[in-house]
Amino acid sequence: MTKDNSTEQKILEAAEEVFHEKGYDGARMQEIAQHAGINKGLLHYYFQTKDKLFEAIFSVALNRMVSRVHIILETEGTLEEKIDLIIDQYMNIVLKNPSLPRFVITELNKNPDRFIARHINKDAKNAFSAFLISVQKEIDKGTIRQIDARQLLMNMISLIIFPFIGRPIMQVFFGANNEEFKKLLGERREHIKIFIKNAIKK
Amino acid sequence: MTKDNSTEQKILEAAEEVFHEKGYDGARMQEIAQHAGINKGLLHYYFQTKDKLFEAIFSVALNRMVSRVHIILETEGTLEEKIDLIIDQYMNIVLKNPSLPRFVITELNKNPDRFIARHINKDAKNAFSAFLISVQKEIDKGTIRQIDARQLLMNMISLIIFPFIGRPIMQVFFGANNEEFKKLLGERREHIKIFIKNAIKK
DNA sequence: GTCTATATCATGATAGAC
DNA sequence: GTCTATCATGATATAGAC
Repeated sequence: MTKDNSTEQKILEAAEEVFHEKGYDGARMQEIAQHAGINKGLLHYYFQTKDKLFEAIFSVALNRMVSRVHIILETEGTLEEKIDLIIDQYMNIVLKNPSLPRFVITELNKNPDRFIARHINKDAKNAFSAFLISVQKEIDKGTIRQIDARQLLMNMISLIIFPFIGRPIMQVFFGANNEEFKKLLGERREHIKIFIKNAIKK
Repeated sequence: MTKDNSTEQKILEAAEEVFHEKGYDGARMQEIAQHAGINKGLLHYYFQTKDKLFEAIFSVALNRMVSRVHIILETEGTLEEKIDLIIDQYMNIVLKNPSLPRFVITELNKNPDRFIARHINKDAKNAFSAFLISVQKEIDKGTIRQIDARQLLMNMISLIIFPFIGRPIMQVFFGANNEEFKKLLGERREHIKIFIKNAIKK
């Protein structure tokens, strides 16, 4: 590793932290520079504009949010195996990186067209097709009830991700508890698996 | 209505639109003034600071997100009735105001402590207690399986709200379709009711 | 109450020395 | 490559005329 590379790395780590925390509008180049232990001038030397730096961070984050799911959806296996895999692996990602979903979804909403187009590619379509076939197979076998595969996938993603985004609102609903919420999130992995399987079984 | 009131009203409507769309950091006083058909000076005459104007908008939004649910949770009735009521009424709110959940949750996440404390009151605790009792009653009767009431409530809220926040990411997963997504949202009300009831029944 | 003009400040970005 | 100093812009907020 050259020293260039090391500085660039520090910048990327600092930028990720600040952008994830504050979003594009709330992030300050000054703060990113501080976190990286350098000054603004150097920051602009590596990434000319805030926009370019943001793009670097955002594309990694978006990829982290979708690629794993795409791979799993296409994997050979029964529907039940796919469901368990998605829940396990996706939970791992968001537990390790709790601010990721909020960041990606907030920024995606601010500028949907800008990013969606480049990510709706053949991979996405193939992945979903594979999942749809798995679902239809089980319906035909009679092991699960008639259900729209898109709604099912949306339900799974909703149940996994929402608690990480909606945490403060859920705390309002429950009435306080901060420690308990963490415990709930930990128990949630198995809870969701059972919940979904019950919901679809015949 | 006096003329004062009318101008204040115009400001509030404009501010709601801009804040909901762009968030606190992205919103500009200039843009709010334009939308209201006035100038920045007058805007500051009514609401001295951006912060105060934001507070006025945000408190209404947060209230819209939680009060209805609190009321329903406390209403007399069976668990099934409560579930249907929450889904129906909450769906109505977000369908009428699709940007509401995104706005509230994004801002809440940026500054959790600032707002949560004042909303975790006796109402919240009573509401959730009432729901918890309803759930326990059904478990005791043997009509539903053993389940954590907090997880169940979180699941309901997740299934209702997430699609409105996570729409762009779901479009990536599905591979495009914009019109279809609206159709999915419309069909979702009944879908969720069935999904949840199947998930909890014994 | 409403407008125009202006003060003040913070931010993204650049220039230039080392 | 890295730093300091500075520019240019745009945003909140205020002052003052009408």
